[in-house]
Amino acid sequence: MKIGELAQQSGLTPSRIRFYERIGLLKTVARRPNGYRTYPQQAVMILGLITTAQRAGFTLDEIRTLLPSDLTHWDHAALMDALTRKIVDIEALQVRLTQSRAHLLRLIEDIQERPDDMDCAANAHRVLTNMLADHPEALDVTSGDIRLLDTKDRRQSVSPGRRKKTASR
Amino acid sequence: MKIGELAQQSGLTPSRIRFYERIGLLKTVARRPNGYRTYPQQAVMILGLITTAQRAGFTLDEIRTLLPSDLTHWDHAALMDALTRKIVDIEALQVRLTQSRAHLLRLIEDIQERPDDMDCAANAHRVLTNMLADHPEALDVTSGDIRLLDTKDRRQSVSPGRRKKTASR
DNA sequence: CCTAACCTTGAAGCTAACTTCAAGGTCAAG
DNA sequence: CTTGACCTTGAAGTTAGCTTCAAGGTTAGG
Repeated sequence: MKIGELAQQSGLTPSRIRFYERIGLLKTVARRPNGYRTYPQQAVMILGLITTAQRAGFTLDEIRTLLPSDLTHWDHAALMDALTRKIVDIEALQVRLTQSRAHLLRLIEDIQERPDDMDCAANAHRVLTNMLADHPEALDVTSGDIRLLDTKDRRQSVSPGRRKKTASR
Repeated sequence: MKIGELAQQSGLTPSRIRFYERIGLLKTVARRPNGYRTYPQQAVMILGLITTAQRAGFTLDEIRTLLPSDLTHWDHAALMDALTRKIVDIEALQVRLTQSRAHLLRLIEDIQERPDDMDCAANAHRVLTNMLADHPEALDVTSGDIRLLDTKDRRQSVSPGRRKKTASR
């Protein structure tokens, strides 16, 4: 399989696949006499695995250290450990999000609750003071960070026909 | 107030404050005859507001468009709109996180549920197949993205004494 | 008067995860 | 034998939000 075909089957761009190879996430594959890369069918699965892990919040660095060269020989302990820690990270982030959401809701309410006898300027001041008072200190969230994919899908648009020139612009 | 003092009071670094000015998030302030910036007391509040908004998931760009030059004159409608949309974004992210967490938990269980008569290689294959089958298609989360601060606190360490030289390395 | 801690600027560097570009080689069809 | 869709490489660009650096001016204390 040439890189273009792998790209189609995996939903990634060729440049991304080459990039993964460059950073050592994919091992270097065999080449045809003309220099073209040839991929085994398994490569589709590996790429699927990588994007799945990314969606779960793993960085490429983390994925690299976890991915074995042979898909049938995983470092069981390290993997479980990483999965567990990632869950903890996610939970920490969920807590933060819940707090942020609550904070924003409170803020909205606070803004709308303007006393009838108060003008906008004074209300602004009231709300601001409330809000800043609300934060006793930098909340000390000391845990690993989570990286999520942007919500705009990173995957190559699942070719609706044939790409002519990677689409204009 | 000089920039160093503002930095202390706000918990930000001077470079960060200058950066905010450069990108138009802070309006250019008055200068002393020697060229030093002088800040009004209010600047502390504005910076507090900015970091609070950041913690809530707003980008500096968003904050810039929302922040009025006069803190007592907000664009009420735009503000409420932005707050509401941000809450929606947070909720979308929470959904994703919940899915990711569930996915990871299922994966852990799946790995541990290896049938006694199956060797590791076969189990690996079973788990992989399950996992990749698990994703019917790229889940189409079409919403704005949320940027959260890294969990490692961006704030300047709340000066435990006197910084000599911004601390070594 | 010296020194250290401030302040100034513009430019460059950092991280992550890619993409884009430039410049060129390969290959199948017509 | 020409066209155009592929493939190759290395280098540079992108985004966000800063920091760091280099090179220099200012100021308060002793």
